[in-house]
Amino acid sequence: MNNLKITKTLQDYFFVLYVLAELGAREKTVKLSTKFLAEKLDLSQQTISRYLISLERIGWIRRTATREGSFIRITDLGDLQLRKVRAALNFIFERKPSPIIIEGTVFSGLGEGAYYVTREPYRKQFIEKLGFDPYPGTLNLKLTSEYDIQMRRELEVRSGIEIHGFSDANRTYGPVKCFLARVNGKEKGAVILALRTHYDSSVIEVIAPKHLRNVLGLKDGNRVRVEVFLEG
Amino acid sequence: MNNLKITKTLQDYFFVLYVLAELGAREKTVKLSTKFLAEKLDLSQQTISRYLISLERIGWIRRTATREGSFIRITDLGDLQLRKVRAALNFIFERKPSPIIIEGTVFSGLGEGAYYVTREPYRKQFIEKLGFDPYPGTLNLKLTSEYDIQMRRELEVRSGIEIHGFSDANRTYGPVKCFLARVNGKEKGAVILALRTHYDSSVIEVIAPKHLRNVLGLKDGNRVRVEVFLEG
DNA sequence: ATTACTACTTACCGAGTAG
DNA sequence: TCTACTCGGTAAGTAGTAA
Repeated sequence: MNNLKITKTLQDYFFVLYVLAELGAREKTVKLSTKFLAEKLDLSQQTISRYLISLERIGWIRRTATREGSFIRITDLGDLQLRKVRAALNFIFERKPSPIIIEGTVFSGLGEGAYYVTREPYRKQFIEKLGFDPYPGTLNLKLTSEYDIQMRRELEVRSGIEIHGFSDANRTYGPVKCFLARVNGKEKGAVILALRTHYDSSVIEVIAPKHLRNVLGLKDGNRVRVEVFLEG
Repeated sequence: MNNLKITKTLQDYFFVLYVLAELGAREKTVKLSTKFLAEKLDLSQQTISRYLISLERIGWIRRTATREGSFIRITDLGDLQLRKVRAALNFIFERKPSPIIIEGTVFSGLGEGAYYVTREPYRKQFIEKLGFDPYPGTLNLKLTSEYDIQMRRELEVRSGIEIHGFSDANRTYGPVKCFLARVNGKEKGAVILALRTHYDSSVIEVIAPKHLRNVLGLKDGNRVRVEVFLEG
């Protein structure tokens, strides 16, 4: 589970608890002085003293304060706090990234998408690298909000799935990159970005095995939601 | 490595960074409002605003603030902070517990240690569970400091390696528990505690495969340092 | 809606110190 | 030495508000 409730208490005492754990107070009673802890945490001896009193009051540590120093042991409850943070951090680092959501409005291009998509060297790579034979044509989406444009910029920076350029007798076709995507929560497809040339940054083009306009019943002006997968 | 340097900065901003990471800002630019973050962290919108400005200044996040909201991405440096805390926590939870150190002063008992240790049912269990055949005799240590007595109490609470009691024709021998230990940093041995009966809480008894007094050159009054292993 | 400034308040920290 | 109290200054958090 992901959901770590971040209370004020946790924010205040987490690192004190951490230092105690580092000193072995999870496993056994450790002896230390408030001055020592203060140096470790870059705080004053007095502040640590207050912290320890509070930590004991909320039941995260058990403690005996003597003239010789403080004997401290982290309780099960305190240990649980550390475990929670650890689990939450591990979860964040191990989960797979959530997709980028981009929304845009359907509009008709000049029909040149169909031409490019059907060039055989491109098509072969789409099949091989994306896992589908694209419908001859692209779905053009106009991005309007600041958010969507920012997300599209994000894609420009990413590596994605690279489709190499090539040349035929007449001209050169530039390299392109793709991101697998899901359209309107249902249809598999891919967002496709020209690499070198400077397309309009407020537009994205989507290819898919099916004819998206038909299968999703889309008309110009309809809003479409695209989930763009950054990996896989 | 264990050593996490806990700076003020880390203490101040760790949980903000955590929440951002939870929202996916490690992998992509995320959009959010200061108000939203404020609720997550139980702070005011204004405070979050200041935090984000600071986080950007120290280079832990990159950010674009617009009327629509804030676009935030954690930088490599920010990611490193999270990784450090994660690694430190994982280390603490995965390392094997460090031994308890108890120091005491050698004194002569009444010699009854030798009698108990050589009772065959005890001896068989020592060999089986501790991995050595104990020298017939115990090394008695008197604990003086508050610290050492506290540590001995700690042992009383622990489970340790249990040696079962038994009866012969004449009497009953109670159960005992042991902790593997190292004496004066060199000699293998075990601390031995009677389970039910109430021994003097300021004394520990050590058994070992060798005659510790001889091999360590100990006389009454010498100080001895015992590392007590809690597991294994 | 937002962000983030200024002004204000508060609660927190640490110096001094007792036990 | 230690811990932990009182207390005053101030840094940190928030309310109001502009953009």
